[in-house]
Amino acid sequence: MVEPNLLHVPILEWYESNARDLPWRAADATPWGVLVSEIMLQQTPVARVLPVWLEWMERWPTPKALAAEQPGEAVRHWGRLGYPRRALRLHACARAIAEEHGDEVPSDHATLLSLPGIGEYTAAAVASFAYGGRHAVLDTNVRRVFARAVRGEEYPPVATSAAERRLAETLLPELGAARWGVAVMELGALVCTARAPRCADCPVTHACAWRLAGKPPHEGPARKGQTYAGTDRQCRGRLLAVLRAAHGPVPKEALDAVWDDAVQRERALDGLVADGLAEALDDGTYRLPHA
DNA sequence: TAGACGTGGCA
DNA sequence: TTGCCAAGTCT
Repeated sequence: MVEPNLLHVPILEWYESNARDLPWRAADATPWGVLVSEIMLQQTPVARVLPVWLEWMERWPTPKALAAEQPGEAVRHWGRLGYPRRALRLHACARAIAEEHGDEVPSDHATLLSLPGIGEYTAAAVASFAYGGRHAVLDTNVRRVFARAVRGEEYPPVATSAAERRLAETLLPELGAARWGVAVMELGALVCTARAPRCADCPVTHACAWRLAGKPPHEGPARKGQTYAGTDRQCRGRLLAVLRAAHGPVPKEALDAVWDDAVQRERALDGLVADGLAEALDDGTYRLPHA
């Protein structure tokens, strides 16, 4: 086990002078702003989130403001961030917060976890970053930093393990846990990256088990890559882009035009409807969801 | 628990 | 050019 202070002090000092100036980290950022950023950042790079977050917060500065909209408007303004079900869940989240929590984002981890679209990571992140709570924030960056620095391996396991959770709990400081969490995340995002880590710029390179072991490459089967071209996911994306661009019901022909394979297209469209991302009207047209 | 779920930038 | 990867969640 690495001596905790061998990591804490250097990483916190590094964060002090290297943290990015992100709007959801600003002193005037609200818990709602933090929550919105966390949902948008799931599997999505900061650079792509920034403009959408800024526009979103201007348009819907409170949960109640978003809750007053149709869910389809959330999907429309989600733009091309990807995984549009997140927009739907964020909208449902806003309605739950507005109606059941007095328009205040909950600060309690378990309550956050019960909201749509909020899982273990996001609940910990919001409780920690928005309210200063003491929670282990285990995202892909943190898991990679710990895998390398402590376990001496290039990558963490595919699924988050109990051992990882124990380690994160062990390293969690009594005071300043929130800052520690965001600092480790930032280190993973900027220095201890998945490909081509910048070990020369790393504040804990002297203590890193992976570097000291000679940076052995990941063993075992290659991590499964995501194919995209020709998949239902791509087809769904094309169909939804048509619905987002239109400001009223869309005739079926407009959807047929963006994907050749009719069998796959119908399956994808049915899937969008089943997921609540699209609505089929009685006259055979389609639109973003109203509810 | 493995697989589905978007999108685009970078090496 | 192709494949990897990005602050995960849900079923």
